[in-house]
Amino acid sequence: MEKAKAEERIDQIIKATFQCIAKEGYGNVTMNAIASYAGMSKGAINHYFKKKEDIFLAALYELDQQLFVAIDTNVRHVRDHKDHLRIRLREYFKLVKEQPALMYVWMDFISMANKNDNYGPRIREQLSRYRYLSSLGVMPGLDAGAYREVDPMVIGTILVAILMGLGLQRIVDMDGFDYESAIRTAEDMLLAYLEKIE
Amino acid sequence: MEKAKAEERIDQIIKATFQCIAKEGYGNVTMNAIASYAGMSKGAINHYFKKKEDIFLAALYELDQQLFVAIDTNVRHVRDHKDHLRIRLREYFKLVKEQPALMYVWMDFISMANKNDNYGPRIREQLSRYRYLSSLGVMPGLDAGAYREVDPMVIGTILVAILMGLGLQRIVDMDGFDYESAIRTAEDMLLAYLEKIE
Amino acid sequence: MEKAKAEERIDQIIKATFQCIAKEGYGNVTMNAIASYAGMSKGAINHYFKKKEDIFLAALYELDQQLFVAIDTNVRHVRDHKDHLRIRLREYFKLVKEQPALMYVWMDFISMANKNDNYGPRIREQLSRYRYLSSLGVMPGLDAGAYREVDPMVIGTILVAILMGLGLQRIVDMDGFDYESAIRTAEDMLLAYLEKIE
Amino acid sequence: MEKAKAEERIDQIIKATFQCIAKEGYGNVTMNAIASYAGMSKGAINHYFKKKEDIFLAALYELDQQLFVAIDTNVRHVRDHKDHLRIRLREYFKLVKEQPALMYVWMDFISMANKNDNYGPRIREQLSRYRYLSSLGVMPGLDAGAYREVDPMVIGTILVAILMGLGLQRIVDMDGFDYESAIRTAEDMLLAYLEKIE
DNA sequence: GATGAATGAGCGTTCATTCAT
DNA sequence: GATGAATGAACGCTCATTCAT
Repeated sequence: MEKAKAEERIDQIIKATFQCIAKEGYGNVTMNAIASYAGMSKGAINHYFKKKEDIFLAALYELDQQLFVAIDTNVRHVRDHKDHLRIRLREYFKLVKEQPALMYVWMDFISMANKNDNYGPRIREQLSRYRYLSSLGVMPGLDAGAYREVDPMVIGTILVAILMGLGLQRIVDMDGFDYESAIRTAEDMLLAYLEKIE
Repeated sequence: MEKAKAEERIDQIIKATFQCIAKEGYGNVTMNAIASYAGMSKGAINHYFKKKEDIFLAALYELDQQLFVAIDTNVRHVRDHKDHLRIRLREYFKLVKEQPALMYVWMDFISMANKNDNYGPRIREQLSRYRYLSSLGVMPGLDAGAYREVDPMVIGTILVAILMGLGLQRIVDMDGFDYESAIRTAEDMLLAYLEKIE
Repeated sequence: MEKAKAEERIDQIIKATFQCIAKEGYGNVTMNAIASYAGMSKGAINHYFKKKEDIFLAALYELDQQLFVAIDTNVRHVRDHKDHLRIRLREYFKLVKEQPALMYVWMDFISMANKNDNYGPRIREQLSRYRYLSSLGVMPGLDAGAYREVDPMVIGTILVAILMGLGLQRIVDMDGFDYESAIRTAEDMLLAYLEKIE
Repeated sequence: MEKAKAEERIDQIIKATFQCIAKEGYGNVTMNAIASYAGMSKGAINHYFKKKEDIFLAALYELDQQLFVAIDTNVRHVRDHKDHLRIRLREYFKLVKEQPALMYVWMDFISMANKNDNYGPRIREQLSRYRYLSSLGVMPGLDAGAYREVDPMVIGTILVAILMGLGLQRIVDMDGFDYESAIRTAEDMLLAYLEKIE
C-alpha cells in the first residue's frame, strides 16, 4: 500500500514532467513548474528524485514504454499480409494524431540525444528498436513471397522517418497540411513499392 | 564600408550561434559562449543584438536561407522528368549528410516552434514553403502525364517528412542504420508510386 | 525501564553526533547523517531532541564529561610531588593520542564558542574548569615548598594551552612532528621552571 | 590601473570573508553575507571567484601571509641570544592580542583541515613552516653554546602549541584568565629549560 | 513511540542584461 | 564602437522541521 502510494506520486511527477516538456520545451522545464503541475512541493519532488536529470530519465523511460505500445501493435491475428501492413500503419500514425504531447516530448528528447551523455545511448537503442518493430509489418508479405525482395530494416528506417517527419510537421503546424492524405499516400507508396513487379 | 564591417560582425555572431546550438543545444547556449565562439566581447554582441532572442531569430532566418538554397536545387535544365526528380532528391538528401550542424540547428528550432511565440509562425511558414519546394520535383512528370494524378503538396509533405525523419535519425545515430540504402529505397518508393499504372 | 530505553536511545544519538562531527566537521553534520549513524529514523531523533541544536548541546555536555574524566586523573595516592605531576601530565597527554575523535569534536565546539550564544558560556566555564584541574598537579610540590612560588592557575592555563595546541597539531598532521618528544620536553620544561632555584 | 582596481575588489572580498568567518564561523559564511560585507552584489563576487571555495582558498592564503609576517619577526639585528628569544616571543604573542580575528579564522581553517581535501595539505605545510620559524629563536643561543642541547623543531612545536592554545583560550574567553602572566611565565619556562645546567 | 513523506526557506551558482569607462 | 564589471532574478538542490500515519 505504501509502495503503491509512492508509485502514484512518482507517476504524478512524470506526468507533470511530460506536461511541462510539451508546454515549455525540455530546456525550459523547472523544478518549480514540475512541482506545480504535479500538485506538490519542490521538496516532495526531491524526495522521489534526487536530481532533475533523474526525473527526465524516468520520463524518457515512460516515453519509450508508451511509444513501444503504440508501435508494437498486435496484429498477429490478421492473416492477409496487405491488411496486416495497413492495420499496422494506421495504428502507427494514430499516435501522431492522438498523442501530440508524446510527440512533443519525443522530439525534445531526440534533440537532446547528443547534448546529454545519458540520453544518447538510450535514444539510439530506442530508435533502433523502433526501426526493427516498424519493419515487422512487411514480414508476412515477404514470407508469402508477395513482395519484392527488400531489407526489412530499410523499410523500418523509412517508416520511422515518416512517422517522425509527419509528427514534427503536425505538432508544429497542425492545420498547415493534409495529414490524412499524407498518411494514406505514404501507405500507398509503400505498397506500390513492395508489390511492384518488374 | 562601416556598414559592411557591421554586417561582418553580425555574420560572425550568427555563425557562432549556429556552432553553439549544434554543439550544446538550443537551451544550453549562453551569451558568453556565443561571444567566445564569435571572438568578440559580450558587450559587442549586445551592441548588435539587444536581446538574446534577437540573435536566435537572426539565426533562424539564416537557417532558412541555407535550407532554402539546399532544397531549391536548380534543376530547370534537366529535361527528363525522371532524372529531374532523382537529381532533386539526391541534392536534397546530400543536405543531411553534408551539413549535420544545419540539421541539429533545424531540429532544435522546430522543437522550439510551439514554445516561443516568435518562432512558431516563422517555422510554420518555413515548413510550408519547403513542402511546396519539395513538391516541385514531381511537376515535370505530372505535366508530361507520366505520373499518376497526385496532389503535389502531399508528395511535398512526405518528402519533407522523410528528409526530417532521416535527418533526425542520422544526427542521433549516424552508424545505426544504412542511410544510403534508405534514401535509395525512398527514391524508388516514390517513383514506384508515381509511375504505378493500375 | 522505559526510561532506561529512552536514555539508551539518547546515548546512541549523541554517540552518532560525535562520529558525525569527527568525520564531517560541525558545520557539515546533517540530521540524516545522525539518524543513519544512530541506526534510527529521522523522526526518532526529533522525538528525543526537538531541535538540532539540542543534540549539539547534549553532545557538548557529553564531551565535557569525557574530557573531565581524562583531565581529572586520580593521582591522590601518589605521594612524591614530582611523580604526581609527571603522572598527571602523562595521563593528560594520553588523551590527545588515544581519543583523537574527542579532540576533533572539542576543537570544533571551541571554534563555535563565539558563534553560538548557547555554546560560549558553557565552553568558557569548561575551559576555566580545565585550567583549574590542570593546575592541581603543581599543588603537592607547592605545598611541600619544593617549587618556586607560582600562580597555579597560570600553570593550568599553560598546560591547557599545550594540550590544545599539541592536540590541534596532532589531529591535523599526525606524522608532521614528534609528539612524544614534544610532550616529554614540555614536561621537562615545566619541571625545570618550577624547580629552578636562583 | 584596471588590474589595480580588480585587485582592490578581490581584497575587499577576502577581507569581507575574514570578517564573516570571524563573526559567524566558517560553516555559517554565506555568499550573501560576503557580498554584503564587501559592499557589492553576489554577482560581483562570482565575477572574481567562480566558486565559494575559491574565496576560502584565497582567504587561507591571505591568512598564511599575515601569520607568516607575524611569526617571522625580523630580529636578526639583536645580538644577545636571550634578548633575541624574548623579542621573538613577544612579537609572537602580540599576534593573539592584537589580531583576534586572525586567530578566529586560523582556528576555523585548522578545524576544517581534515574535512576538506583542499585545506589539509596546505594547513599541514603551514603548521610545519610555523614550527620551523618558531624554532629559529633558539638558534643564536644554541650556536653560542649557552643552551642545553635540544632539537629546535621540538621547541618550535611547543611554541606553536602554546601560541595556538593560548590563542584559542583568548578568543573564547578573553577575560577568563591572565594572558599577560601566562605569556610571561611561558617565556620564563622556556628559558629556564634551555638554560638549565645539570 | 516510531516512521519517513512533505514542506519551504535558504543556499551556491548561472547568466541575460545594463552601463560606466 | 567596444569592453567586461556589475547586477539580481531565477535556477537546482539541501535540509531542519513538521506531522499524518
